[in-house]
Amino acid sequence: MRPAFYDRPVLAVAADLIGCILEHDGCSGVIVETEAYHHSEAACHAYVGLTARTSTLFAPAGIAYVYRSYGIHALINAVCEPEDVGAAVLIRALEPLTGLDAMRARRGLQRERDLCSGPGKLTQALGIGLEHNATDLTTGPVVIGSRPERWAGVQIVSDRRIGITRAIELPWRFCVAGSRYLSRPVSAFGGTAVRAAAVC
DNA sequence: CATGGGATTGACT
DNA sequence: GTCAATCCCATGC
Repeated sequence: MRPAFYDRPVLAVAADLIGCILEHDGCSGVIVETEAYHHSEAACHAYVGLTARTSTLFAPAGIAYVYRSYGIHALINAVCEPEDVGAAVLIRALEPLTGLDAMRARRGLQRERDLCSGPGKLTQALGIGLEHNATDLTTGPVVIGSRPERWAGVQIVSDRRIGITRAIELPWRFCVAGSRYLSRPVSAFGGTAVRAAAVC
């Protein structure tokens, strides 16, 4: 994906990243769940403005924002919109595609459904860590590639975001309808169909 | 400088 | 269903 892909409204990018490929170190998977964050709403780290922690969120479009969550997990986002806007798409779940054996070794378990079905799980499975913060997703080592043909017309639904305490009303979570690889099922609130993702 | 709160996960009741 | 692990950093005194 080129930088211009990310230099658009974060909600559009979050929907369009569904079906695209996240790849690192020989492992890859199809993105089946994303969430959008924007500095205008309180759940976004950039809501507090520009600080040492949030500086990556104000980086150019296409840069990776990787941060530590709950002191344990690394979560990866794709920075979006112009540099004066703090916005990013959190990658929350993948359907494993290649490098399954390496994923199983890193995760310490066998079940394919459990390898990448959560934002902390997929970074562990792909070997993505805090050292990848501020790296370029268009050139690697962590890269996002365009959708395979068979994912072109995938059905997408929106839902409320997971695990946040503020701005919980916004339907800014995007999922592949019916996917078995989501971090959690789509809620009763969600299920609203979103237009089929645009061509990447 | 001390404190508290997470964009989570896995183990356990 | 509950709960601890563990660390970065924003905030407040």
